[in-house]
Amino acid sequence: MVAGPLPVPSGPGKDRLRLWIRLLRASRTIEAELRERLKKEFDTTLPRFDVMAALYRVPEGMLMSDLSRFLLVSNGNVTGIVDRLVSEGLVARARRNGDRRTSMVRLTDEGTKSFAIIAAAHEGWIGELLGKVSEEDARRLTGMLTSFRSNWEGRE
Amino acid sequence: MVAGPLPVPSGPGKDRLRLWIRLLRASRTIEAELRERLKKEFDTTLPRFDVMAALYRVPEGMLMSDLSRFLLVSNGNVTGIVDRLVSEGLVARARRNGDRRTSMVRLTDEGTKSFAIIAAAHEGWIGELLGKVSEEDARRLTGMLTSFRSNWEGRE
DNA sequence: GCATAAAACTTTAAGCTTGAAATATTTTAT
DNA sequence: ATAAAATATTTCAAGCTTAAAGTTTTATGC
Repeated sequence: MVAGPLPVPSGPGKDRLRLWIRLLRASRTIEAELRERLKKEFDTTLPRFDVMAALYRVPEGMLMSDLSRFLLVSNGNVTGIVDRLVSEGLVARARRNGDRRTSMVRLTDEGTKSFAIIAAAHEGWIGELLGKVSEEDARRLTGMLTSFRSNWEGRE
Repeated sequence: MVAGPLPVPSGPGKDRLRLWIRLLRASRTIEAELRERLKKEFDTTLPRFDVMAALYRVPEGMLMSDLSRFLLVSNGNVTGIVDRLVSEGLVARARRNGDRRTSMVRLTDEGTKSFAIIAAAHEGWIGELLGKVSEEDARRLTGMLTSFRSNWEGRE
């Protein structure tokens, strides 16, 4: 997918391909840097961070299936990550009365405290890593990506 | 990392965080779609496609370490993917005379033929998935991402 | 009520991913 | 010439990831 520094040949349809390649390389570059820092500074991983970030927004918790949909990963995947977070005491599962198939997943107090610290560092890193992107470009880019998302969500 | 549809609180430094979240969600969304289609239509995977795309550009082949650097993944990772491609007859390793630590990796004829077909479909998919992005936005976005890359490569 | 479908979640197998340790080879410094 | 450092790659253990199959519970149709 990462088709690299070499230019994509020109022609019809090549503009969007070039955009996709750039987009993917940018996100992989930043992702790799974040992964490394999360490991070094906090001995954690990107997937764990993702799950905790999702739960942090919702103190009452989320269903596994909501978590999976929200994070754009498979449900089996979430099971494993949550298992590990539970065993580390950062996340708790609560069986519900209403529907015994589901369980509410939420951050523990320890998880909440722990995430707040990591999230602050994370925000700083992003500011640093994207520091060279001007405020105006950042807003413009965000706008374009937002409209991409709207279009995506509204497709057949 | 994917911090989701909910708005990031405003404040200093939040603009870039919001940009990062949008960027990551966009690329994960497209990546998931491509992965699914590669699997369904060609019974292959994104990492395999990435490796073959890298090699397709360079008929004489690449060193493992170049491949790893180019694809932004670890060298141990590339070993496994190339192993599988070799066992499928799509890729070949050639020990070199000059330096016996290294080996040149290249597409076989079968690999080249196979990749050309998949790449054509891939380009069509991207055109479809990014179809709602206007030509002008695509060029503008690409420009911003290109300048991001230049800045990144030239940092400290 | 009862069979059947649907939903929520877990398990499994195969493959991807990383960082660290191990191996083999070449280069550099003494 | 030899020891030490550097380079290229592989191996390994742990964790991430997916699709598919399995389990349990709830909803639906008759």
